[in-house]
Amino acid sequence: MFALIDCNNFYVSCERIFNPLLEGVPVVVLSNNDGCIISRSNEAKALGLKMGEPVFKRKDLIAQQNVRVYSSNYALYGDISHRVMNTLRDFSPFIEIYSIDEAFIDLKGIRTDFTIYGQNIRKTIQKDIGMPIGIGIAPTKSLAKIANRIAKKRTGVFAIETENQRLWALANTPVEDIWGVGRRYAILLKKHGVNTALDFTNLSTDWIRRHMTVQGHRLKEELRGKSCIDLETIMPPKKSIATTRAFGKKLSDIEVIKESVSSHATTCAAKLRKQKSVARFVTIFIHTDPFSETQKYVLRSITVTLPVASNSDSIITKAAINGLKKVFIPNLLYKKAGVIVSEICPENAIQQNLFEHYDSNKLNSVSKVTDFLNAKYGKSTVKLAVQGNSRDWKVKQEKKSPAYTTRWDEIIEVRNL
DNA sequence: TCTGGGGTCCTAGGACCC
DNA sequence: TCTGGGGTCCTAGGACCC
Repeated sequence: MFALIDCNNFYVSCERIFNPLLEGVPVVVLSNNDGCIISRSNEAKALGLKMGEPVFKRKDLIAQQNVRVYSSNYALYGDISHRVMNTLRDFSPFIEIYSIDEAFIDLKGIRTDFTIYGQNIRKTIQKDIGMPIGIGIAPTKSLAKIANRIAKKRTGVFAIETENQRLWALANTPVEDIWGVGRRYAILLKKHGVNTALDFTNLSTDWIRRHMTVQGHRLKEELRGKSCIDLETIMPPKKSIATTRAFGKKLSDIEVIKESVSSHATTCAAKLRKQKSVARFVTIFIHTDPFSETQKYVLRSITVTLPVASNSDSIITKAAINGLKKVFIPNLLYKKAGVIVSEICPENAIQQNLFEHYDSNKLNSVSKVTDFLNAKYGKSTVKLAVQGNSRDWKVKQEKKSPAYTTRWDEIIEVRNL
């Protein structure tokens, strides 16, 4: 049996842990640049605020209903996520961290009644961390997802153990709420008279294969109770790593854009070092505002191949800047830039280049020292000169809560009133 | 004025190999 | 009249997830 643990309204719930005044009132958390609504409390959902909605379109409602608005605070959310995952490990050694706010665990060997066990997990996470969660329990991961959705509407825990429970759960799940059915498939399926998960399991395998590939087939089997998707307890290394940001304001000066691109490049290099990998491809892109009505949308990108795979700040950054120079067109107003590294392999298995020689030891020592200093004294304590000091490209974050758990100078204050 | 960021998997078709 | 069989690699595009 699998259990899917999912935090309720995760980012909003993180904000509430350190600010109890946010309980019971509408709260939303915004995406980077304070652009879109990406997390909503139940009260905010009830007001009709939608996931992914641009916040400026709803500012009247937000003001009128006194909705509390926060910029995203990933240092806080990442730390709370770790706490939740570590607590879950006490309940099962077999855990797959599926996303920042979700985990699957395997319940093999659990002798207690599953629902009672689930309630136990819920109470513990609530009491120890202050995070509300929902738990779905079922014989396959896809069914656990479905059970989780039902759990949230009820007492927080729901288990699919009998055939009747399975059929009931499927009949009460709209097809668009199935894990693996997105917008396109939902439209297609409804056109064929498939409205519930139960309808989906009654489709012919042949039809599903043809229209939804092998993944659709797997999904059907999972929903019928045959487990096809295993628990992945060890996280495979990433095959591509991206760092991309919209600018705080539109930019046309290549010197400023260079600062952002080199910062993204060093961030990618640091992420590579963290997973002990190197990359051979460095892709850089810039684009103008896709929503602009006055300027045509322009997207430019290029992929630079390194002679030898690397995770060094200076090598990745150099490649990214060279790429930027090639794709940059003057006199356009750019809105966003990004760096993506790919063709990733383990750092101890680098294919050397026959014609060019690198002293990689020297570069590795530099990286080790910068990683150490930046870990100890804070991000960007040491950086490349080309990253500059301009603030123009930095994201807008006007309503960020303190990094309560990860910075000494932002730690919560307790006063005796 | 104002619209996020970071990933994965699968398939079809073309180019190429022996 | 008439033209094999078996395979790999790469890319673009489409779908999905949080």
